Amino acid sequence: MRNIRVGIKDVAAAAGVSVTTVSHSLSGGGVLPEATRKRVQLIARELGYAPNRLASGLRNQRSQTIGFVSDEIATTPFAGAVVLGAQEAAAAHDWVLMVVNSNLDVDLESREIRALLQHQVDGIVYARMYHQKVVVPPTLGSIPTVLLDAESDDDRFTSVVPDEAGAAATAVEYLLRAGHTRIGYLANQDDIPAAISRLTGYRDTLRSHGLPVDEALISTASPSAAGGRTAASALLSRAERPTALFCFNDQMAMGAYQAAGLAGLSVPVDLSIVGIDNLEIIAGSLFPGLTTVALPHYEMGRWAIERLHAEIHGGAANDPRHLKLHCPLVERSSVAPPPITRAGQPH
Amino acid sequence: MRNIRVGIKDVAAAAGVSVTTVSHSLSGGGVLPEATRKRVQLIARELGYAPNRLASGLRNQRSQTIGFVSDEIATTPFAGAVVLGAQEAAAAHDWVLMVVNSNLDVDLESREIRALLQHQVDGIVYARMYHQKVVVPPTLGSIPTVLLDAESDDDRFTSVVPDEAGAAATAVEYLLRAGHTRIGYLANQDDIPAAISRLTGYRDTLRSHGLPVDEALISTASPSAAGGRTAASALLSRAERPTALFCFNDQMAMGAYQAAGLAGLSVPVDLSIVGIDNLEIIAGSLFPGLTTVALPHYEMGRWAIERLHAEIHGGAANDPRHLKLHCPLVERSSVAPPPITRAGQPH
DNA sequence: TTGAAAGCGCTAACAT
DNA sequence: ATGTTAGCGCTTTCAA
Repeated sequence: MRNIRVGIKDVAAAAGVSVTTVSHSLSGGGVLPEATRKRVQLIARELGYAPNRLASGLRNQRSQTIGFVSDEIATTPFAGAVVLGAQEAAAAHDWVLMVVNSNLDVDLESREIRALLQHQVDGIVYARMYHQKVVVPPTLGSIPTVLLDAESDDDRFTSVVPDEAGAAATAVEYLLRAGHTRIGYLANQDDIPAAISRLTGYRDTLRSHGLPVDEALISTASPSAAGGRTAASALLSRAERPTALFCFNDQMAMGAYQAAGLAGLSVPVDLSIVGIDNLEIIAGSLFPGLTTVALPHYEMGRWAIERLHAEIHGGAANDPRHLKLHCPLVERSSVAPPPITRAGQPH
Repeated sequence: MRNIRVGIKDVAAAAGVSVTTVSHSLSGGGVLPEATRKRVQLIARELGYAPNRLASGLRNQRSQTIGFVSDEIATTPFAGAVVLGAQEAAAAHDWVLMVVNSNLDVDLESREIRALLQHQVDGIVYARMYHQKVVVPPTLGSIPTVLLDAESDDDRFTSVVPDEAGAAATAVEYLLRAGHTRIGYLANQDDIPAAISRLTGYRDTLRSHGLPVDEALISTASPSAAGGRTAASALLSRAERPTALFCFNDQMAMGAYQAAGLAGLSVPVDLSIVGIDNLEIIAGSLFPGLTTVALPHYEMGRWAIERLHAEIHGGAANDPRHLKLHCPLVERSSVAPPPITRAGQPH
């Protein structure tokens, strides 16, 4: 239980061998008889020996440390999932994560990256919480870096993002399969890849199923509950209202529930709704539960680290440099067949 | 811009001085003429010199690194705020945070703590995402540690938690001030400090305002939207229904909104609701916006680090060892005066 | 006023 | 099969 400063030479002394033998015994280097190795390992354990990573890092030019740089970690409910994915994958490689946060402040960011670099991180995950284009700070050019939920024009950086168009297709196809043909889209007004790709995915999926794209069924707003409420209300007050709403994200979907309530429509009997995000706290809390397409936050974290590992330890040759992760559907209770009004037309 | 391995001796060579002089110039030690110091600093900057923290840490027995150990970081929407508070405070002290996550798995946790210790962290923040009692892993006894949103029987550890009873009092008093006298409570069924203190706070506040505590107005359930919905429905179906609901957290409050909708009651005209948490994504998304008491997540993160700093650099003498942080009210739109029915009685 | 050198704890090339 | 030792980059004591 003695954990006050037992170093490798204490172990060596206790075992009556040299530090080399101890080092080899513990890290599997050299060629020594199994017996010696076991004995040394035992003694090390008894003494509570734990290698000093500062020392080995200094010696090996490898800190076993990865920097995780993110924007608005505080305001994004799924930040935790991303960090967890990265952290668990890191632990599996005996790495530890140094988490740093630049709330989109370029100056702060560059200072934090400098700190990371001083700590000799072996690599960096440069993460965004919403899929977007980024310009990567130039200092990162000198160290293995992977972009998470972000893309750069600079092709030196590998990246991992959600398959946005695929997510939209999954949602729309699910609605199609339930029998809907008038499917509205609550779009995000922001000019970011997520918004563009999901809209494209929505249109393409309708078309590829032989359905017309009615632009009047697309309502654009800010990606919040309030935005969703407004956008959905506009759609629901039309003469030929949609029987289903696909929403840019779960928060807009929450707004759609509210709009439905205001319009005296009940979900999913009168109106089906599908979101994107699978924010447990929203999707699982809405009543009835929201069927939604999950964004692979945990997986992006995990994959970013795996990619970094491959890059650092070689063997990254045949990995894709830009990965789009699949987004699975999570069924809850917000989708039903369209209501039947006379002549099969919703009124 | 050369950032490939410029070490202190490169700077020394470039400046035509010894490494000692460089070290002194940069870290303010020794006594050298201001001119030399400035000159060396300039050259260091030009060369893009950045000290290797592994080396200085090894030499100083101080890694400038803090371990942040948390449970369910992934499933808790406010984890980000806690981490951010800690990270920003850490940066202010030129520390970097190593974030590690043990999803309540004791084995995993002890392995991660071991890793942190190997990296020679100068201190540890042992954080929980919900205020609870914890038994701190014994290894942490040997290193400065502060508990965040957690309390231990072991008094060696300092801690920071929200003032739960105060939060409840704030909520109830706000409702009282709006004119309510029949205030129900949606309680959390779990046996944790948060649940106990908030319930106590609710009761005490009513009593201290001369109001009776009607146990029939307390409805207990799981701290989720579904739990809140059930608990609220039970209360709202009583002959003498409460005119206001104080909820254990924002998720239960969301359930209360749903129950109100089911009962044909409108918020806040027919029913006032107050939550706890100030989960932006819930409180800001509900319609109308939820008035709630904010839990000081960011502040706990910040304070934990400050406490650690005091402990490590001395001068912690007159700081409180166990801090309860204030929880401020965040007004939105879910509270109004009670409805007037004949004889002033809600029906 | 400045510099040489020891040493933080570890690894590994080189001896023995 | 095992040990000696240099050196990772830095700080700091001690000497010049």
